[in-house]
Amino acid sequence: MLITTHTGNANIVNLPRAPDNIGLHGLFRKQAHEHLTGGRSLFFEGDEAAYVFEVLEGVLRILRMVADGRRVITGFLYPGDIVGLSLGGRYLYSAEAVSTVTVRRVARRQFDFVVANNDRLRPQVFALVSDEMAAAQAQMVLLSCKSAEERLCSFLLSTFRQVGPCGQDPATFELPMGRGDIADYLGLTIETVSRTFTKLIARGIIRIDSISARHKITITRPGKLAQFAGGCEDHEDAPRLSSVRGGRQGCSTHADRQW
Amino acid sequence: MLITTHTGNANIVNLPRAPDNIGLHGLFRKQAHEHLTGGRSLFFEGDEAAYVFEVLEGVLRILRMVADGRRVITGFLYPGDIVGLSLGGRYLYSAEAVSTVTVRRVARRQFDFVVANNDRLRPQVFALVSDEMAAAQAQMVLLSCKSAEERLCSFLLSTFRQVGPCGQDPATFELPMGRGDIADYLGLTIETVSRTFTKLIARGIIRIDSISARHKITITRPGKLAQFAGGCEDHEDAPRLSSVRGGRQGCSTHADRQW
DNA sequence: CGATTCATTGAGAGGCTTCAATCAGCGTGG
DNA sequence: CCACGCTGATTGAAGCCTCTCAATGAATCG
Repeated sequence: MLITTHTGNANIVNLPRAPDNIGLHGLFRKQAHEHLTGGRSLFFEGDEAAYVFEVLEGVLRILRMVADGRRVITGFLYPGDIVGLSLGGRYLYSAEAVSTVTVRRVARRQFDFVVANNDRLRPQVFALVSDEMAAAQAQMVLLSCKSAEERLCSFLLSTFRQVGPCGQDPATFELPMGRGDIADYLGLTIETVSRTFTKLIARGIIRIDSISARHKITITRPGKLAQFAGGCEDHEDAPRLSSVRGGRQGCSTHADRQW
Repeated sequence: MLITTHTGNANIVNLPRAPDNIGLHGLFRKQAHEHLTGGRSLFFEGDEAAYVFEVLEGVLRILRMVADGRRVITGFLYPGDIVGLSLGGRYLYSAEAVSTVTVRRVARRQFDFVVANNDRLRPQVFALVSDEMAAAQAQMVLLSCKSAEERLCSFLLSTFRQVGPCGQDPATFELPMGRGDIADYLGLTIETVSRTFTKLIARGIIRIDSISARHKITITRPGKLAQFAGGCEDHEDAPRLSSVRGGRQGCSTHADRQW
């Protein structure tokens, strides 16, 4: 499943999560680069979780298959992300390259050993797991109660925040994944995703310049986009109050949890 | 938000997850019992996450509010569960008592300190977080692609596994939560949940004896129930196979292409 | 230039939601 | 004691959103 490997020559990687991740990333510094072409798998759901990976370039999708043959994409991984953390002995999901991907790997044994004995690294791992959990919760909220339009707006916003602008226009960015990936991530069909794109364009909220470059999105009305997405987003300000249960009010963030 | 507290007098607690949790639960052993009547909140989304709680009796729901006033229940907590683990500085969700609940609390600072310095406890915490993550993913799969009937069957099965039989009939158990809680957990409306219950009863899959005891469910056709639920469940037996991609069972889509 | 892939668009159907009414159980108070 | 109101659950009718099936368009590749 790996393509080529060549040593070192590492360059700068994004650190989208937390700037204090450097310590963790240092664990991968001396590892060989591995390349994966689009569509190939890095590992499979159910495989023994023998490695932890750091994404250097490209985008990965995290997915699970369901009995009827459909797939559910539970997340995307971008440069700077680390995958394989919150796991038992086996991977809970498969990881596939959306586009060409460069990763580095560290044996989980080694990773766990180093982290267990390093008081500086442990909180970092913990923070990453917390982020992962928060993302999972946000996704549950999205899937639980939002319309196709709200889901797509929410997705566009968070992807934009993740990848940043591309080109000279600060409101233009590139969607790395195809419509099918978006559909499986948002719990919709390809057709509904496509129709919703069309609707957003018709309303002047986003723009797609070239037919052939369907992945380049320009946000023309950020306010509207955020407004539509907001229905499901978590706001940092918690509107808590009341221990009476009837009255819920205005939004906020997520929850999750489990046994 | 707390009702009464009185010391000790502890009795047996379930240890649903792993029998080796005793170590972790030991942390709570000397803490006072606290009682919460149904509907009251243990803590709120956005609150500073100052405590870790152990559930001794009763059931808690974990939820988040969304902008339009709806709520999303992301999980339920049962006796033996520990809540407040995979968090940053603030709770990601609120926790409310479904029925009367008894808990014990430990300051997060203390909890973190003890765990950080105990090589036996740390893996236990890690395992709990992994379980939590696995549950979150299972929920995402359920919400992504399953029908109302499949969601409810899946829910009934997992709740039955959690609470066990009640009374003399080994196929009868008690649903601690109301229809509204179930609806918000499954991403459905109360009406749809109710209609789906009716449908399952009509098909002879479950039975509800008394109108007034709507919470006592008897599974009359476990095979059918599991079959309907199965569409979305993850199978414990990892269906992994091959790192050759082409054929994964069942599924359509996505071929992973090249190597 | 065909074949393939990915995306868009249309028409029809179905499932879930919404709105609304009814019912059963339970607590309160006249 | 029973009427009244409240809560939780069930049921019905209508509508909408999304899915399914199907056809078309655009771009890439051999």
